[in-house]
Amino acid sequence: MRCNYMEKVRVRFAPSPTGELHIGGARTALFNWLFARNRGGSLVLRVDDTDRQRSSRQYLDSIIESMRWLGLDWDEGPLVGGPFAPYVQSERLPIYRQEAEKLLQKGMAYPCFCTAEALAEQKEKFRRMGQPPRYTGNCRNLSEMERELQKAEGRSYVLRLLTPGDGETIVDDIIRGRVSFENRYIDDFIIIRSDGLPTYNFTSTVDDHKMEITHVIRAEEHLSNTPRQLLIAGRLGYDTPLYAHVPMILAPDHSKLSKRHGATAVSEYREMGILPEALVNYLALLGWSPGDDREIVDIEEMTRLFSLERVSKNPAIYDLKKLTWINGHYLRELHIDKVTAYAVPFLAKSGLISAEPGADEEKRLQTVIDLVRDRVKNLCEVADACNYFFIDHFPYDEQGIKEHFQKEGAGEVLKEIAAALEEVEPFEVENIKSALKQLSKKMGLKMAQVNLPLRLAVTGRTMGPDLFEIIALLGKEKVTERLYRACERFCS
RNA sequence: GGCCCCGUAGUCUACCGGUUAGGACACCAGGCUUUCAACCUGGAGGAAGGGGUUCGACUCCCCUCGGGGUCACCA
Repeated sequence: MRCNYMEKVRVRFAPSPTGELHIGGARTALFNWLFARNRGGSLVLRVDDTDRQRSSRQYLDSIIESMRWLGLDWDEGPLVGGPFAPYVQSERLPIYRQEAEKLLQKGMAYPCFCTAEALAEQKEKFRRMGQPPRYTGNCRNLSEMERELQKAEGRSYVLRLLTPGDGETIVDDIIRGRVSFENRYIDDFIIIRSDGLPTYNFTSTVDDHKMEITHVIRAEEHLSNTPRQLLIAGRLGYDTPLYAHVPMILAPDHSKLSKRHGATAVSEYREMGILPEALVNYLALLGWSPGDDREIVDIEEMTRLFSLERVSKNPAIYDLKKLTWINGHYLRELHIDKVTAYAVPFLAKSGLISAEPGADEEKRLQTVIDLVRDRVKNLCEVADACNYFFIDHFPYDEQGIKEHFQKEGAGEVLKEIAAALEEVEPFEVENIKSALKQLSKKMGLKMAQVNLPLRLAVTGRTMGPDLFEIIALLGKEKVTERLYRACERFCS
């Protein structure tokens, strides 16, 4: 193991473009990013696309898009290049071939001609006998002549690593401490498939070495694979990086997070109106703790405070409730310019505004969003909560209609309110408020008896932001118009 | 099944041999208010079980139980 406390830290995030960036991957990326930034090191983005069937360019694009949205940039990798290019594994095949050749030369790897069917059959046999499935090393001791013969016959083959079969391999994990694995449980696994493409354990080991990675920070599901990688590294004479296996994120039913548990992709959260600041904050707290009682930590603060020693060992269960709470917090605490910018696509999608609002519209938009932001949980709700500022034909709350419009004298009250408001000049919050107070007094009604029907007539809802602010913003004309309209429609 | 990791309230966590076991989400009650939120105050709820070690264990060791991961020509 090399001593790397003096050298510059280099970490990597190596997603496989076989799906979108999910919550777990995003957190792994975040931890890598935080560690690199905290230590003034570099983050490498590497694309693990050796599964040619399932990998696609679209997924890569969406992963990149999600990382950008979260604010996680990388120093080397796709789009930015770097000294160890290429960063896409399917473009590094000659490198793996060369390393595999070295192993072959040293007799540390060998060709195996067993067919997939034969191996499956063998595995099934072991399973029936209640034994752990393993490769028995059929092709391990083939002579050079037999190998040549098989190849001459045109039989396809894979390359397997010659594993020691005894002794133990130690993973010195930063988060988990010393973990030892007995080598007798590790059989001769495949490093190059029959189509010539290398497997994950092999590419990962070769690239981590070639790219001079100092710390491998990844999900715990890779812990059991680490001794295999260490074995490869040992046979190739590589120094090995330090490892940190972060705990898994589990679904509420304690199983591995998957689509059936609802939203798992970062892009889905974006569409649900979650703010990137909130998702980053929530994800960071899932498995890492700043060491004190704070729950709201922005990314700069996290960067300052982050350390792998403070990452917990136990798996975390994913809980939307807390994310929702954090999102609400950022929604009302972030600068209004920022929230407005985030909200625009949502309002546009709902058909309330154009996708590129002009300066005047933008100003009004800010005022409106500022009014509704502290009573909603996400950007979709922002769009919904302020519809009446932009359209006249909004729906009315059914229950509200029954309670406030369809009872004796309701129409009269609405007309009185309209008449009173018509007199208000200038049409500003304080004036509106006192005019309505006077009216309620005159009619012998409680404030609520005036406000509730008024709110319903003007917004279609029984709840919402400060009524007087809404009225002032809407303007006299619209307000009185809506009052009369409600009267005609519901109070006949 | 073998191997590996993990085990503080429903959930995320603090503590790293001596605390009335702290905070947050969620939950319940109250307050504030023109409504609903937000916000404030209060409340209920926790060391998986059993053995050790120790003057003293949530904390260290062992066993049991529980959860997860892995054992692919997926990553």
